[in-house]
Amino acid sequence: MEPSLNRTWQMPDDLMETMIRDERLFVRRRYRKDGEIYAQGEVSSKFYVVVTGLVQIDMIREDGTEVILELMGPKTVCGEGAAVDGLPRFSGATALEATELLEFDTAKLAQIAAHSPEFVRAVLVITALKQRVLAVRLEQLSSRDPETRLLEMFLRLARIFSETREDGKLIVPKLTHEQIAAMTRNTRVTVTRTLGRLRDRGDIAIVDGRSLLLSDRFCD
Amino acid sequence: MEPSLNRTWQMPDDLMETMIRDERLFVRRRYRKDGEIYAQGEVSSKFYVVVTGLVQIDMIREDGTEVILELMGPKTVCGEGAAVDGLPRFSGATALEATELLEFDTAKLAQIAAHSPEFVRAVLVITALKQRVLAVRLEQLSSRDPETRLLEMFLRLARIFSETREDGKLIVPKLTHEQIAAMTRNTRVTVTRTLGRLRDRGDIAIVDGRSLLLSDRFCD
DNA sequence: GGCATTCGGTATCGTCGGATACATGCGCGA
DNA sequence: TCGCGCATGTATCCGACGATACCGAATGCC
Repeated sequence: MEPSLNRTWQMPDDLMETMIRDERLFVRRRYRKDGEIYAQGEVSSKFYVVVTGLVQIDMIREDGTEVILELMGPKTVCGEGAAVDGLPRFSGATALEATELLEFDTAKLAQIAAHSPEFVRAVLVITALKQRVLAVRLEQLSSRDPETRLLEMFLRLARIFSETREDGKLIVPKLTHEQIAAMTRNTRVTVTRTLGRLRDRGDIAIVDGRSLLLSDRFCD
Repeated sequence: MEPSLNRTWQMPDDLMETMIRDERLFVRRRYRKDGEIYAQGEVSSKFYVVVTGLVQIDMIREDGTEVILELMGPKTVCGEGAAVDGLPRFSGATALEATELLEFDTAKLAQIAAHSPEFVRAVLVITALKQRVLAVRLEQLSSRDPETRLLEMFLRLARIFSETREDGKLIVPKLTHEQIAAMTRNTRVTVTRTLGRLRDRGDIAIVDGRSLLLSDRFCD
C-alpha cells in the first residue's frame, strides 16, 4: 500500500543528528561478536544507537523457544522502549558481529528536556516508529504459508541490508537456518526445505553462506 | 517471567491525569457501534483516549485478510503511533460498541511542550508501553499450536476484560469466532473446533455468547 | 411477518509441515 | 591432525489443520 511503511526501520538523518549533537549525552561502547548488550527481564534506563555492526533483538518465550524480533544495523536505535517505560526489558539484545554503540540514559531525560526539547521529541518519534516495525513484523508473521513468511522476511531484509549486484540482491548478514526459523516462525527443517525449493526454482542462490535474491519478485 | 509485562495494557492513572488535565487539549467524541474512528493508510495527527466503550485495532493485509492487533477498553490510548511519526496509519480503529473518546492532536505538541513538558513525557511513556503490547502479541502469535495461541489470547483478555464470578472468569466482550480467528491467526473453523474441544474438556463454558473460563490454568 | 444475512457447528478430504532421526560437511580448537 | 560441535541436507511418518461445503439457528431489516 504505502511503500514507506516498511522503510521506517532506519532512523531519519535529522533525528540522528539531534541525538548525537551533544557529546555529553552518550557514552561510546564496543561489543565483540556474541556480546550481550542487554538481557530480557532486566530493568534499565539505558538505550542505544547502533553506529556500526549488527544487533539481534530477541525474546525467549516461556517454553524456551526463541523469537527474533529484528536485526538492527547502523543508524538504528534499540532498547528505548523499556528505558522509557521503566519496566523490565521485554527483549534482549546481542551483537551478531563486532559492534559499536552509543549508550544513552533516560534517567537524565528530564534535565535534557529543559534545554533540549527536540531531543525528547526525537526519542518520541523513534519510539513511535518502532511500533510500526513491530506491527509490520506481526503482520508478516500472521501469514499462514511458511514460504510466504520466508519470502516476506527476505524482502524486508533486502530493503534494509542488501547489497545490489548485477545478478540480484545479496543479503549481507550471514544467517543460519536456525535464525531464519526464529524470525519466520518455522522449524529449522522447514527453512532448509523451503530454501532448497526456492533454489531449485531459481528464485534465490546461496553465495558464501548468504542468500542472493534473484527473482524479480524481490523488487519493490 | 515478569507478571507486569502483560499488564501494561491499561494506562497508569498518573499518566491519564496528566493527559486530561487541560481541557483545551482535547475534544470529546462519540462513536456508535461499528463506527470507524480512523482508517489504515490515512495520514493524521490525531490520537485518542478511550473513556468508555471498546475499540478494535486491526490491520488489513495485502491479501485481504484481517489481523486484529488489540481490543482497547477504557483508559487506553490508540492512534498515537502514526500521529507522532506522521506516516500513514499502519492500523485502523473501529468502535465495537458505543464508545466515547477524547481526541488529541499532536500538531500542537510543540506548543504544549513549552508550558507542559510532562504531557509530552506522558505521550512518550504511553508510546513505549505500546511497543510492549505489540511485542507480547507477537510473542504469543509465534506459538505453533493453535490451541495454545487461543488459550494465551484468552489469558490475556481475562487479565484485561474479565469479570470474576464464583465459577470462573467471564470475558466481557462478545466476540465472534471470526474475530477470535483474526486475533489468533486461526481459521474460523479451527476456532470453532478448538472451543468445542475446550468445552468438552471442561476448561471453558459459553454463557450468553461469551466465554467463561473455568480452568485454573487461567489464574496468574 | 417474511426474507436475508450472519454466525455457529459439523463433515469430508487432502496435504503440508512438525517431529524425529540420521548422514554429511565444515570449521575450529585442542 | 584428529575429533568435536555445529550447520545443512534428507527421509519417513503421521496427524492436524486448511479448504470447502452445507445446515440450522438467530438476528435483524424491510
